[in-house]
Amino acid sequence: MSSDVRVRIAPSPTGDPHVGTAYIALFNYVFARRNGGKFLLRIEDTDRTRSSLDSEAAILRALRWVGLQWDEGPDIGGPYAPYRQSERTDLYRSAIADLIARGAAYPCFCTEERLDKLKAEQRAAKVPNPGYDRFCRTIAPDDAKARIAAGEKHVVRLAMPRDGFTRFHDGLRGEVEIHNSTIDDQVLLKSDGFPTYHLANVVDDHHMKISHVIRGEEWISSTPKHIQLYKAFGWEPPKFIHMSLLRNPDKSKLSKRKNPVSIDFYRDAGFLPEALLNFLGNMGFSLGDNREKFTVPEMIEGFDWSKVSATGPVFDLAKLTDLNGQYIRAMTPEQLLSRLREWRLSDEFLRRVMPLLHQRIERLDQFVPAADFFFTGDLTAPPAAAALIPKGRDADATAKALAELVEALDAVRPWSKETLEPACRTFTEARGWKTKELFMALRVAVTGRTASPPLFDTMEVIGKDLCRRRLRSAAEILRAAPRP
RNA sequence: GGCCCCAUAGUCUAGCGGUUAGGACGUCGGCCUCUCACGCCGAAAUCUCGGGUUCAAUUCCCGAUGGGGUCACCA
Repeated sequence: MSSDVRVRIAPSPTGDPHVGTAYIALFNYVFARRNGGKFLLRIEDTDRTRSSLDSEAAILRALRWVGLQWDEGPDIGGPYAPYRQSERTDLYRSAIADLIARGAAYPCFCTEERLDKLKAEQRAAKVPNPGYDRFCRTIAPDDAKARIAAGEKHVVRLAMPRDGFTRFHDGLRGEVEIHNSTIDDQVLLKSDGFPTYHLANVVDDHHMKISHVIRGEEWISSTPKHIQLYKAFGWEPPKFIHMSLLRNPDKSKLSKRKNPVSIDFYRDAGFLPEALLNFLGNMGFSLGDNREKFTVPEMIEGFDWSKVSATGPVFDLAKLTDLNGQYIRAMTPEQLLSRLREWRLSDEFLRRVMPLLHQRIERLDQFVPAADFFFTGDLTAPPAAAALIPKGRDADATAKALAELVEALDAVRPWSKETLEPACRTFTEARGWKTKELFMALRVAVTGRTASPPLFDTMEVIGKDLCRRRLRSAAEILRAAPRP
C-alpha cells in the first residue's frame, strides 16, 4: 500500500536525546505506517552555536535503539536529500529572496541594543502584546537594498498582517484561530545567514512533500506564522496535528530538572525499548479496549486520531516500571539472558568495569559486590545524609553544591574522565570548596560508598544520565535530612 | 499580563445523553507460598464549579476556576 502520507520527526541536535522526541516520533511513525506512508527524519541544526554533530549522532542512536526506523534521513538519504538543514541553506536564501520580492518579508537593521531597549520599555509599560515594533518595515525597498549592499548587518522578518485572524484546522483540536495582531514579525533569516525554525521548517516541509505536521503543542501559537508563510509562497499547507506535551508530576512540561528526560537514561536504567514505546503509546492514546500492553504493530493496526486525547499526560515512572516488568516476565529465560547481555552484562561493558576493580579485589567473589553500582539504575542502598556532608559543611550547602554540579555536568561533552575531572575541579574551586570535600560527596552520591575506584573513571563508565540522576537523588536526601 | 490549548480517582485511560462510571499503575488488606517476587481475590479513591439545552447530563453549549503552552537572531 502506498499513499501520499509523509510525516517527519525533526529534532534539533542541541542536547541529549529527549523522550519527548521519541514520543512524537512514535505517533508520526505509527500514523505513517497505518497509512502506508513515509516517516522521515530531518535534522534541524539551524542554530549554529548550539547544534553539534555529537548530539545528532546521539539522537540517531537513541531513536534507533528505541526501534523507530525512518524511511528517509541524513544517514540513509532519500529522494529529497539532504536531510540536514545546515546543508540546505541555499534553498532558504532563495526562498527569502522570493518572500522579499513578494513583500511578505523585509530586511531589518535594528541592533540588539535597540531591541533590548524596546523590550525593556514594553515590559515596563506592561504592553499587552509585546514584540518587535516593525520599525524597519517601512524602509523603502531600494534603501534597504543599498544598506545590504553596503554590508550592513541585518535579519529578515516576516511581514505579518496587522489585523484579522489566522485560522487553521488542528487534527486533534478542531478549528483554532489566533488574532494576527498578537503575532510578532518573526525573524526568518538570522544575521548569520541561517534561517530560523519557522522558515526552514516551512520550506523543507513543502519541498519534502510533508502531508501532516505532527508535533508538540508548544508550536500551536506559532502555527499562524507558518500558515502565513505557506500563503506567501503560494503553497498548500500540510495538515497540522499538535500533540499534548508530556508532563512532570507537577504537570509542567517535562523537563530535565524534574524528571529524567534522556532516552539514554531509560536505556541505562534497564528499561526495554519495546516497553518504553508501549508506555509512550499509552500517553494520550488508548486502543479503546482496555488493552494497555501492546506492540507497535498492534498500535498501528488500531490507530486512529479519534483515539488520541489532547490532555497533557504525566510521565509516571512507576507505571513504566510495571509495564517493563510485564515485558521481562513474558520473556523466555534465553531471551532475558540475551537482553541482559545486550545491556550491561556484555563483554564490552565488563571490559570497562573489570580494570577498575582488578587491583582492588583479592577473591573473585568480591567482584560482584564491589561493582554493584555499575549495574544499578538508582543505588540499591542510597547514601545517608551524614555520609554525603563533608566535615565543616552542612546539609544545605552540600545539597546546593550537588544540585548545581548536576547542571554544570549537563554541559560536559563528551562524557569522559578527561572532560569530567577538569569540569569538576573548576566547579569546586569556583565555589571556594576543596576538591577533597566535594569529590568525596560526589563519590558517595554516585557509588553509595566512601571507597571506590577512581572517581572520574567510575563516572565515565556509569554514564552521564545515571550519574546525574544519583547526584540529584543525593541532593534530595540532603534536603530531606533532619536539621540539627 | 496578552493570546492559545486542556479538564473522569494521586497517576495513565475507557466512556461519545439514561452505566452499580469500566480497565491499569500506585496504595491498603487477603489468598497462594519456606521467604520474596509473580499470580489470584478484595478495598478505599474520580466525573473542578456555576449557568444553560434536554424528560434526562460525566457526556452538548456558555462562563468561571484550575492546569499547561507561548510571547528569542532556540527549536
